[in-house]
Amino acid sequence: MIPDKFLKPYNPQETEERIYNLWEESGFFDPNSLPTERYTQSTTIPLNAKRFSIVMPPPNVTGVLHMGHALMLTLEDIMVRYKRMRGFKTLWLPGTDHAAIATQARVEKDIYKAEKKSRHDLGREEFLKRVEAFAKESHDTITSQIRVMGASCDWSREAYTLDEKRSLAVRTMFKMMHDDGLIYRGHRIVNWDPKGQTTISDDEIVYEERKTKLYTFRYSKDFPIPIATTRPETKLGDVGVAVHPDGKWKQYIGQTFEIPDFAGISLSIKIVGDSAVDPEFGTGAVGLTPTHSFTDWEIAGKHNLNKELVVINERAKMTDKAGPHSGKKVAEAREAVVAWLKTEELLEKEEEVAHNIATAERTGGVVEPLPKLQWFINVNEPIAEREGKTLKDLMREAVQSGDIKILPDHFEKIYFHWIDNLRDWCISRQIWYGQRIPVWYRKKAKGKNQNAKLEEEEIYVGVEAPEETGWEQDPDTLDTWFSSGLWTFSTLGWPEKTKDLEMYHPTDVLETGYEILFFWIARMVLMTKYALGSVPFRTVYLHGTVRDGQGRKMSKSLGNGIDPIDVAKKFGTDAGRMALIVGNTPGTDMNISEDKIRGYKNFANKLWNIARFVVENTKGEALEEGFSGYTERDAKLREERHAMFIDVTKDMEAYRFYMAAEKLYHDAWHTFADKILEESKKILKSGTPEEQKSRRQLLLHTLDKLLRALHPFIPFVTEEIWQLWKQPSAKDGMLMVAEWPISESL
RNA sequence: GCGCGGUUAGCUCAGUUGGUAGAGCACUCGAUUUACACUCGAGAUGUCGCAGGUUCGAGUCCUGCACCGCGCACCA
Repeated sequence: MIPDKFLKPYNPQETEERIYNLWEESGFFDPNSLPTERYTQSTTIPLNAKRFSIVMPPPNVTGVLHMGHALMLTLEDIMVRYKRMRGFKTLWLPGTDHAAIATQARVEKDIYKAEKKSRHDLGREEFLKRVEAFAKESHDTITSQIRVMGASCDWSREAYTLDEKRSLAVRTMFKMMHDDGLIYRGHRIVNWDPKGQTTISDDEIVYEERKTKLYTFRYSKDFPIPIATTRPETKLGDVGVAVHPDGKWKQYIGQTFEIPDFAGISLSIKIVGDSAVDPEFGTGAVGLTPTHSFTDWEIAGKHNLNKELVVINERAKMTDKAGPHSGKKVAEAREAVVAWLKTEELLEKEEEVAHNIATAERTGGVVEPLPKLQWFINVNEPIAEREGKTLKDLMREAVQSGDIKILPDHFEKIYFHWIDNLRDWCISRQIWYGQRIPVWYRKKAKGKNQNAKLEEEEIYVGVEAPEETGWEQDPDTLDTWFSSGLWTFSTLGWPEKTKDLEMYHPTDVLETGYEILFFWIARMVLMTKYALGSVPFRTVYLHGTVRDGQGRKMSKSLGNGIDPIDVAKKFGTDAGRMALIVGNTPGTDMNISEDKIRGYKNFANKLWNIARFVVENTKGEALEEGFSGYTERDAKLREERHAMFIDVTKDMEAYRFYMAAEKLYHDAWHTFADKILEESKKILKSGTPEEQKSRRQLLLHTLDKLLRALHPFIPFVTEEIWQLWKQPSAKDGMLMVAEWPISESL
């Protein structure tokens, strides 16, 4: 009568993998395979019908899952399981991200450690083989770990940002944007990472505050304006000085000073007036180094100053333009210039200041601004097909109009602020692992002249390579966020017009960490509004960072990390999921400790014993639909549960999962178990037959509904109890596809 | 510099539209062998950062301040 299993404590280790396999083999992760009677009748294209879709933010194939992934997977699985139980044809599409620069950097490091070889020693082809092997292994680990988390995603639709279909989408998008004049190749100052030997976007920069020296000097004895700088070595590339048009130096505007000897080279310094200069700050004048400073490049452009004088190269060494300093590292050149200024008595002041230096997010290299020929996306170009709006406009209006809602909503302000400050997006990278830029070049003799010096370059931009010979593809790859930007629709089959695309796009929710709001969310809005004219998702749910018990970031060096797979082994996935959800509001960082997780392991066992009690005390009696013989007391208890479920459903609809989880936890443990089960002991022992019958039905009813409501949060233990208790004869009887405890639509 | 968030019980945090402060952990006392020791019952603990204001009533709304954290910009 009572399954023996109930006589022992709940054992997640024995249960979870078996239950996951049961779900996966049922095929119900694929919305097309959901039981027809509940799911397909009401669902037709186009998609005003009951369907729900989430595309999983693809974990990077750089290693293993961490607690942040566990939180993401739990939140998404809760939404997906909830909607599925509510009768929505539900798709959760999983995938992984090649994470170009991150993966390449990781593999380069490994290879260097083991073999003392660089990627150049191996060559492009061999190196890519190594990266792919690493990515494959990492992928396999990650996808099996996603299964351990209980994620009910549709593996039959799994995607990779670098697989064939996604590559086609990327090339198609590149061509479209190029044809519309949104992608251009330009010689501009970019962020160069000397360590990674590649350009990076503005968003890939991390500022670090360091102490540095601020030097105030003059180019020569008779130069009238003192100049301050933290980088004396770049002054070898100065072509001018900018002062405020109405400031104290305005009398010099328009003059050019020839400096025959500045630390061994000659300079020609023109004084220009520009309102970008703050007359109150520093000396009220800025030495202009157009090739090694973003603002100087802009100012130089406005005043037609020389933008060719490059004194630092890609290896962060001085070029031959630096005269006697040529070949020196920047730090050495800095010392040399400072020493020279001292000897010549041109150094007026030397002070210690706190200074933000730009470093590359992935490699930690100190970013060197350099002018280079790169590919960019123009965010300020009006697009004819989009009513003359710019990409910035499209990003802004998607949120302004309310088509996209961001939770918590204060991130909307941060989003707008970012757009306001956005510059053209540099999308070309000098790394090997990634989407190769779909551009080909061919040298062509100009006119009839056969002189090789008069060749000009032809450019071909296409989805496929040109058929004629003689073309060479651009060696660069695309910023990984270019392919990520297409994720919601490239995964559904775009550029083909697939049924999936029609059915599941726009997706309903994009759930991810707030730290990639700009990197990813904004880029998805950009790409989707441009390519499809629609938004990629309706709601953005941003979760916070998972920290340790004391609120510290989890890190390898601190050794305070909690591994979600260890949690699953030690306490069960359900316990870990519950611990991540209760008390976790969107946008707020949360702390998690083993103590907290242990508490929810106990909860799973509590639920297990509640079920045991109910099964033991109802002796095989079935739950009777429409039973009407409840006593007054039991009818009231039933009503209270119903009200609680309505309350919880409202929380679910409003994305208050932390609250729904806590209410269910409290109701199951401290009301159902502590009060209702306790008083049932007396009733079932000494009540009238009517009272006993009523109470048995109440117990069956309440357990049934509680299991349903708790399933999205703790899917394994609820399904296991359900299977043991109900012993469904067909897979349709699984809790995973059972109805949510209430049917009211709220 | 501009902007955002936080400040509530010893700890970690909830508190949806203003109506006599909540949870988990920790703590104290007690219970118990037929659902569960991965247990049960009882209990203690907070001038809700500070100062004003609006209101019959403020943890909740408004203003100012302090401290902590974050984003962006500047970074000559």
